[in-house]
Amino acid sequence: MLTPERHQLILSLLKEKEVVRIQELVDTTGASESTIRRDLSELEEQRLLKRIHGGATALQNKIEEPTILEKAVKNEQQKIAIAKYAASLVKERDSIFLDAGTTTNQMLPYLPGNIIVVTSSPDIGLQLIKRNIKTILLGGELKAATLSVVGREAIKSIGQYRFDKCFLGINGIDKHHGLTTPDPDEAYVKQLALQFSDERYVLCDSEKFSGVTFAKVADLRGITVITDDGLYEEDQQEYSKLTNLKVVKL
Amino acid sequence: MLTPERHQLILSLLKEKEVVRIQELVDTTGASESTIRRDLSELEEQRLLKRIHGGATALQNKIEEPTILEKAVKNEQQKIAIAKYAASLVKERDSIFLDAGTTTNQMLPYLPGNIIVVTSSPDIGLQLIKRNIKTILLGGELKAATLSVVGREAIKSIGQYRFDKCFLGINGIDKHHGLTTPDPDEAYVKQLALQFSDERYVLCDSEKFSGVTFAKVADLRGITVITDDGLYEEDQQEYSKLTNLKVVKL
DNA sequence: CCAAAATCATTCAAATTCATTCATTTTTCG
DNA sequence: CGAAAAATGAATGAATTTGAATGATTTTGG
Repeated sequence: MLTPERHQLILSLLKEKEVVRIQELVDTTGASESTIRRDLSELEEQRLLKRIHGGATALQNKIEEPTILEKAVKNEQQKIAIAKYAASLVKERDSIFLDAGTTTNQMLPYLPGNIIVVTSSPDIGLQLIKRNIKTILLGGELKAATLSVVGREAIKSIGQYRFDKCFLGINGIDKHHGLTTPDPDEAYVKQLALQFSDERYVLCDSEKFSGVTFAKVADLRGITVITDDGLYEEDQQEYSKLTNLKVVKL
Repeated sequence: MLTPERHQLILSLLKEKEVVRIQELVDTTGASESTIRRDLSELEEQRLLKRIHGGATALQNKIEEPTILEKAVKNEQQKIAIAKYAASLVKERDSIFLDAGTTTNQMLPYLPGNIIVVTSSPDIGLQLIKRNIKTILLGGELKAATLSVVGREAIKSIGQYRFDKCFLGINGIDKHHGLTTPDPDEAYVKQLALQFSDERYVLCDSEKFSGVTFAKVADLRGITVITDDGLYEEDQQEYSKLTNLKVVKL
């Protein structure tokens, strides 16, 4: 029985029963106890269940439509996988820039504690400070669409810092047009973050590939694009020539 | 039967019956008396039930002392009344500074739409932008205690703006020491907000009066203190000589 | 008020479950 | 094919949970 099968089985059992014992899972899957434990750890990491002594329980919220949920979950899982890998790149004492966005947001639980974060997202800022992580918020005008800070003020702010690493979300990535985003103001903030950073990472699930939006942020050279394994093999090879592509397995 | 299952069972039994005996729980769960006792202790710890001799009872929804509760409600209402009055001072097309704090937070629902707000609170910023109010967030380091932005960066940011009105929260107000707040960094931001504003308002419920904390923000001259009617008559008269005191009736 | 009965907190050892490590097998990819 | 990476299962000792025993505390019934 393959790993995804087991995971699926575990989750569907949980949907029915609310609680499952490890021994129960060993029996029904035929896998060893070690494997089941590993499964449970992974599924917990992905926020799909909660481990308890002796087994696991379902999480509380299960209100959504199954079809929409499943798609959302898949997309969500991709984003979590990408975010988790990205967060693993952050070391103690790093100073990093965190862009506003859903994917970067997912990085927060996995970040180490002793770092300095500069962000354009008040939302992310509030979450970081609750985790006691030193946080600097860019100043400037708040954009309703993305809940991020942009404008002249933000641009001046960001110039005062230098980053070991920066992590950007992006709306489109394309072989010819590079990285693009709908809002020129935001594009500029992202550009500066890239400029002031030693290592440059862009978090981008595979659905964003070969998409172009209005404002260009940067070319693909000199950055690392972290994505999931949803790309066609040929695209993956093509993009690998243009940029440093890191594919995260789900 | 795993621990969370037992806990769930105990709580659901309590929801039906209001009281459960230990022996009853031993019988239905099959666990030993020791285990049940441990369960009850934990659940009590989590404020999910109350242990009694021989078993446990459900928690009433009126846990708090009436006096404390009533006081909290009253305090809340005072803050709302103050905030509502303060918000009524804001006119269309004003540009205002909104300080971080619970009282200023209460102003948000009552603000008119067509204004520009500068704030040091990312929390307030996020709420404003959802109401489609043009919002500028100060940049700088986030303080965990007050969830507000302070520091050199914030100070430089704020200097770029001029306000028709500013609204500050405050921790202490005293005849001799004026306005004080525990954190010197925050005090400085508040000072600048006052400096760059035409009309200066301080929101301060009556319990803060005659309180002094570490860092001085400003003297009482030249500002308007908005408070509730919880002051002694004599204090009210005294403070009226020192500052522009506006008492809001509950 | 007293004594018996019931209930309780605490301790300890046994049983279960757990994380970690390591060798083996399987898969992946050049 | 062959090396590297990933998945697996067994083994180990650590950590948690459990139930029984003990003596202290509270309740009950006279």
